[in-house]
Amino acid sequence: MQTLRERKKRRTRDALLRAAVELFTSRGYEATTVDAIAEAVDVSQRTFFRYFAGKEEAALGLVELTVERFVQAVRERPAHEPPLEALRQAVLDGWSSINEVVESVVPVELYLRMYRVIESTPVLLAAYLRRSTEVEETLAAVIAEREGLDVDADPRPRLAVAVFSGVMRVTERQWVAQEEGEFSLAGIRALTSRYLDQVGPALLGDWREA
Amino acid sequence: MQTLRERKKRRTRDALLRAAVELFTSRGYEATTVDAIAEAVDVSQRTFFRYFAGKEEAALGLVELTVERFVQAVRERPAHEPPLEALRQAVLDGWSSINEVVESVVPVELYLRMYRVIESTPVLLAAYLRRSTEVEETLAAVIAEREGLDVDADPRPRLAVAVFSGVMRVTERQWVAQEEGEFSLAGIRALTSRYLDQVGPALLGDWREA
DNA sequence: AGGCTAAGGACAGCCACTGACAATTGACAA
DNA sequence: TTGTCAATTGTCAGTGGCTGTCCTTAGCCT
Repeated sequence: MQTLRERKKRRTRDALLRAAVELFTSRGYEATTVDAIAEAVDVSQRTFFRYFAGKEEAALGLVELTVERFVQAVRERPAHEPPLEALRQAVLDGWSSINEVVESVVPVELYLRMYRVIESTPVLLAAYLRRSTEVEETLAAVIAEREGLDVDADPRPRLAVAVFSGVMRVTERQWVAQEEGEFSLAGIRALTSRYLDQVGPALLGDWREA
Repeated sequence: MQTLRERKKRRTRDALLRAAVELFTSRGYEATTVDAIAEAVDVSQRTFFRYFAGKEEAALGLVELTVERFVQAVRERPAHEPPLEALRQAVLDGWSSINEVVESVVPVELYLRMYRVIESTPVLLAAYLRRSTEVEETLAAVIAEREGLDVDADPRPRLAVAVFSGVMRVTERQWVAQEEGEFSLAGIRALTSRYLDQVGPALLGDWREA
């Protein structure tokens, strides 16, 4: 077991993250001041900034949890799987196990609602997309290693990951735009599979005969 | 000919954009205050914000010029070209004709340097990526219309554009990372073609026999 | 128990951005 | 030409995100 100090720090951070997510999802991101978040946890504004580099980081904190998990899942995929297959399975598994990752901080429902806040808040969406490109870079390295290639010599790892990520973006975008019914974990998994299956057809020359 | 007022406005905007780009590329984005830009043009800070929604918008002003041109180029591609071919040609043509679009505001050299500033400044990169997704949405609509499809019924237009954009991102990223020699208009055109040609191979299952 | 160090609070200040109001200046008709 | 109207700009005050500094508090460890 950790020391008291460490436990306290973890609790403060979780409390800040939870308060931030609750305020963002209820009042909106822009309408929530950092002061309000700090006040909700009863710490000074300065303390908030000691735990999060900025308001954005608190808003993307939940996503970050799942991102790390996803990258790890890709690493652990069986070596015989082709790159795109490994990515596909890792994503699908990731969506299935979100519960375990997120639940300790906030209920999954809030996680989903936070996704919509991100997508509908320009500055958050921007930050999210930038973070995604960082993840792409990491994934490209992982894929390259799996295939025994040099990322900087062979463009295929980066290209494959970029294509995959592009499809994931389209998927998420369509997902959050859906009605309450389809906006669920089952919904995103179904969409993911459907869209990945459509990549091949989408790249063929003539769409009219597909 | 336009009225004196309109000409004055245009001149003020161009001057602000020019001053912004010059300061961003020489001192860096974060190190440049809006006050400094306004002062360089001898207008009040308030006036700057009347022309640009924020510092970001001024930084992306040059890119915006070329984006509009690119979308237009896609629209004007011959109808018989398959989607990806139309996009490819439009991009390549776009890089060729940048001179004409940009030169009226700043020398092309500054345009290229600004690209590097964007790529190396987190908040700018984020804003750029978000803008790119907006462009993707527009392109998807254009492509869908070319093919006589409904964007919301058929996922292929969005997927094709997303894949294409993903490849463009990787291309740009590699491009700005290059040495001064390859960091040129000829360089980006060559990279673009090369990477687009590698998409097919990158999506195949087994890379070892390609 | 007491010294050491990590964590938090208080305070001051910078900068991006906005609303409101007043002053200026071009447009346009009498 | 001149007077009126409207668009453009400047000034000022204020908000909110974020940072540096300094001091206090509180867990840690001998």
